[in-house]
Amino acid sequence: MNTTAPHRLDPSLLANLPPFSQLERRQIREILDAASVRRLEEGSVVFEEGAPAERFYMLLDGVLRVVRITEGGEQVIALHIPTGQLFGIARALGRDTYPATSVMASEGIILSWPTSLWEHFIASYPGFATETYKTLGARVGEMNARIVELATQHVEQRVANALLRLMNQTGKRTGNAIEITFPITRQDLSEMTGTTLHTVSRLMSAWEKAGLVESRRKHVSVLDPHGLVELAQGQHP
Amino acid sequence: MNTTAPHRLDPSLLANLPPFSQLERRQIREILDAASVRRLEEGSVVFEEGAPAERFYMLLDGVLRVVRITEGGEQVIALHIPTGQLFGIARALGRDTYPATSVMASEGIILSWPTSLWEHFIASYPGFATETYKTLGARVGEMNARIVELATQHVEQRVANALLRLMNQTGKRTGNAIEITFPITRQDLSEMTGTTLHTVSRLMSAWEKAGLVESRRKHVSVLDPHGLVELAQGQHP
DNA sequence: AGGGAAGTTTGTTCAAGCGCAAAGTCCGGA
DNA sequence: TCCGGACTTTGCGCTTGAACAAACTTCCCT
Repeated sequence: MNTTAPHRLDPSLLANLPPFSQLERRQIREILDAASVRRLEEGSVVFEEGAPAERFYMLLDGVLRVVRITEGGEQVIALHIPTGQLFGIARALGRDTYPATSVMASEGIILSWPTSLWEHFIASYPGFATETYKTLGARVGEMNARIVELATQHVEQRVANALLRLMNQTGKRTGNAIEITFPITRQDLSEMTGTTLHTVSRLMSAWEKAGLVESRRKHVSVLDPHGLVELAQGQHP
Repeated sequence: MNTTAPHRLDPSLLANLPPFSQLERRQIREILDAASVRRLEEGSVVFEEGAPAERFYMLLDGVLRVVRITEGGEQVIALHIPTGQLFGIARALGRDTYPATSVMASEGIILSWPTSLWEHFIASYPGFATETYKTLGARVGEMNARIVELATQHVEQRVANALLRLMNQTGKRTGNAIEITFPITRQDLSEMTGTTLHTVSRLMSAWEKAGLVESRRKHVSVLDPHGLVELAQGQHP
């Protein structure tokens, strides 16, 4: 299952990513040589909540979805991780088990290393620790924002915010629209916002009619980000 | 404003707290000598969201409330921090500004150090970093749980969960009840659960009638934790 | 090209819980 | 001891959005 490095990976893959950007070529070489590479399909599970944290990962291509399941069997999408970030770094928070399940939201490529190397990375590569904790900080900030959202905002605002967040993380200009670059269903959006796919569908239809977004099956583009921001702020109830 | 150490603090104050528990007496002495002490009233603001993170803190006594304010001016209680934890450690996540406001939920005592000492603490005191990141990990776990809660549960379940969480963090046996050891209003509970004080009041009245809880003004005791757990799981809708 | 699965739309019904309003109760301070 | 403010309770109407139901569309596989 672990398709290890075909031969040798191009160092430039890592050289621009924050946790590695301050390292010398030689060090990046070491890091790559220790890594396993896997190409994964949309929907592949990378690891499950509660499993022993045996490896940590870097998302080289694609988008990852961090998911939790309630006792009632409902899914909640806690977070999306964009290309170029570390994930599964339970070790950084002193855990020995993964706190959530990770699933590929699109096809993509991941690198991974055994957790036993974590301490080594932290100790040997200057800037690695700092950058890692910065990422973590950003993630905590995002979680906080979501708590506030869920606690105070209406469904319409929450869905608008979810779209904006995805747009900022993975959006790409396409003509005059900004396209969310990985497959996303109404169901997904509902699991990000704590509502039902029905409600999301209704909202999206209305927004499409109003010229704010454009959507095909499993695909969403934002036409009018500013309009969405206004909705997110409850401007036009 | 910074009531510095009256004379010298008793080292045993810190010796049992996780981040310091593995240190030698001499090291704890150093740490205490570098600290400022303040005794704070209920309601005192320790620091505000967005302010430069000039110091980091240890809550020696009392309970702290981490609060965020929405653009609309509504408060959301993101977290309660129990006695004996570090807080305001923006530095640990590579931030140079506090991500939320901290307010004393009861009167209490805090120690603090200038942020410039953070790197020194991490580097000089073995176990300090690990323990800190463990705490952070637990906090992330709690935030995650709240996101799932807010996204999937009904108001009744959320309020029950909030009470249970407070009970576990700060509860003390009093007769056959478990009392939440700091002042808490219906308003507070509503700000923890994303609802209104009215709804919380109704729920509490019902629970009191059912013998699950007992409450005086600004005080809550849990009589039947197991019953609350059932409510939290939606057993009795 | 046909069939089926996955995803989406839309309608209808209905209850949870919010907004608003008002009164009651407890507490500390003058 | 009385007053005023802070906290709590309760009632009522109404909106939001969930639940249920069913049809439709798109995509993929054979």
